[in-house]
Amino acid sequence: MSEPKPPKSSQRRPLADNPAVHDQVYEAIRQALITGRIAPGVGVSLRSLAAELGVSPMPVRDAVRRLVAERALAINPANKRLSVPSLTAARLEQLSQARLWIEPELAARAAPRADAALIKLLQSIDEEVDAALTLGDVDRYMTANHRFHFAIYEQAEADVLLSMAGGLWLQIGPFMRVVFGRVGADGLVADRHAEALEALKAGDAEGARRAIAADLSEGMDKMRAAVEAGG
Amino acid sequence: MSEPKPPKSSQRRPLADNPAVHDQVYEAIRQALITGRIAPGVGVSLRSLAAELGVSPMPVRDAVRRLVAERALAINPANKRLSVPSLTAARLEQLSQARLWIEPELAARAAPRADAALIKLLQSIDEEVDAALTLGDVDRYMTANHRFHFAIYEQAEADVLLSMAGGLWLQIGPFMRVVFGRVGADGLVADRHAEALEALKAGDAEGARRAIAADLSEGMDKMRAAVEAGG
DNA sequence: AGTCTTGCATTGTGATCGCAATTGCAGGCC
DNA sequence: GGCCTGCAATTGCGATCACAATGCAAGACT
Repeated sequence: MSEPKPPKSSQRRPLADNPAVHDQVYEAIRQALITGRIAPGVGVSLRSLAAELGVSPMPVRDAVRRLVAERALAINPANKRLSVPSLTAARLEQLSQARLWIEPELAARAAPRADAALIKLLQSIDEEVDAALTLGDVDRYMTANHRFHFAIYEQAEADVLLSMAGGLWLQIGPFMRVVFGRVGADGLVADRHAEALEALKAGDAEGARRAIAADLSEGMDKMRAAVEAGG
Repeated sequence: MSEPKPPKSSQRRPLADNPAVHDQVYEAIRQALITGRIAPGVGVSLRSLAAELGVSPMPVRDAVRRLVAERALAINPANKRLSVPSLTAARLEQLSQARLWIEPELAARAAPRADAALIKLLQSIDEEVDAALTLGDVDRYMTANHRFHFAIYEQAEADVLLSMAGGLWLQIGPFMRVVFGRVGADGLVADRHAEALEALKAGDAEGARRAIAADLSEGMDKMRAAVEAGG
């Protein structure tokens, strides 16, 4: 009845140190989405993703489910294969409108809480943004720009709104990549980060709101033009 | 070669017909959250939930992960036990503000698309709302109220915004239950459903926006009062 | 030669098992 | 009697297996 049952070679890493595997997978895919490294429409499979990342399909399933819940990935109900949602004008319009409400609001809430440490951090991130921009390094620009915005938003201490904003960036990432593909990096040099910094330094909530709104608005306009041009 | 098909005791339902088990579990928990049947703060375990629903822990894990991604459930990082997020004033304030932007917007978008079938459906749902209200049936009221709002929102054909609104209701459900616990069902009789119906019938986008905004605003005020009273 | 069918590989889903870690509860010590 | 300690039970995570269903490609038939 009881069999010796060879203990298997199931190699397991010590769970003691924090980051769970499915969280690492989540972060990996998340970063890929934010920087737009994953092309929309291509259907990948769970097992192939797992093999690519060197883990078992299980944590990938968990991570993918999170991303699907955040609408950063989509599942074809027929195939059940997963892909990045396609870039439609309707989607972009909704994402634009949502971002244009949430993110300026977060900036406004952050302004009164902005301290010297935040300003310093933002300045260094903005330098990174500019450096990536002059180098034409798309991934670096995307990552740095994301960090700039969310360094501000995190200061707002509004976790519900913050997570909504995070979900929106996950969905907008693929669109941003199209912009680079079409207009090139030069088309993006004009951001409103300096204005935002000034407003935050002065604790000017409405100024921060306007600066971020303008920054987003211009970026979304470019995306819209790129999407319309690309059909 | 006859196949009696006794291959295993693992009873598996034919996957052909659609609803996957983890989706059913998701819907079950979702409904429980929307109607506020799950009290905040209590920590349940995956296995206990699975046993309660009569399924294996696996689909429960999937469903819970979705709900955690939508911030409808929270995981205590120490215990790793999951619970409904506690009702803080800060959370309610953020949820209120987000709802007050998204849901009136969806109503405004739905107005030009409202046809006779929708009006008829809404009228019947609103009767259900009133019936539940006079009976004091909390679950029925919550469910019907939810259906009334989302029957409108779905007409907007804005899936991104719609899913955001859905996520917000999931988070607000527990708060709504507090209102009933404190002020009783009588405190909620005054909704703006009639006004919304009139505006939709006339295709009046701004009227629908105002009606839904007023409806939400009054409800959220009651919740705020209840939460502040309840500490 | 073109179209349909058949067969195999691959996929997502769910169940079960194993492991590390935490929790709960005794029982013992001061 | 109260506090601490040690052991058993429980929990989440990940791996592996099983199975139904789909995708794809080669073969068969007209």
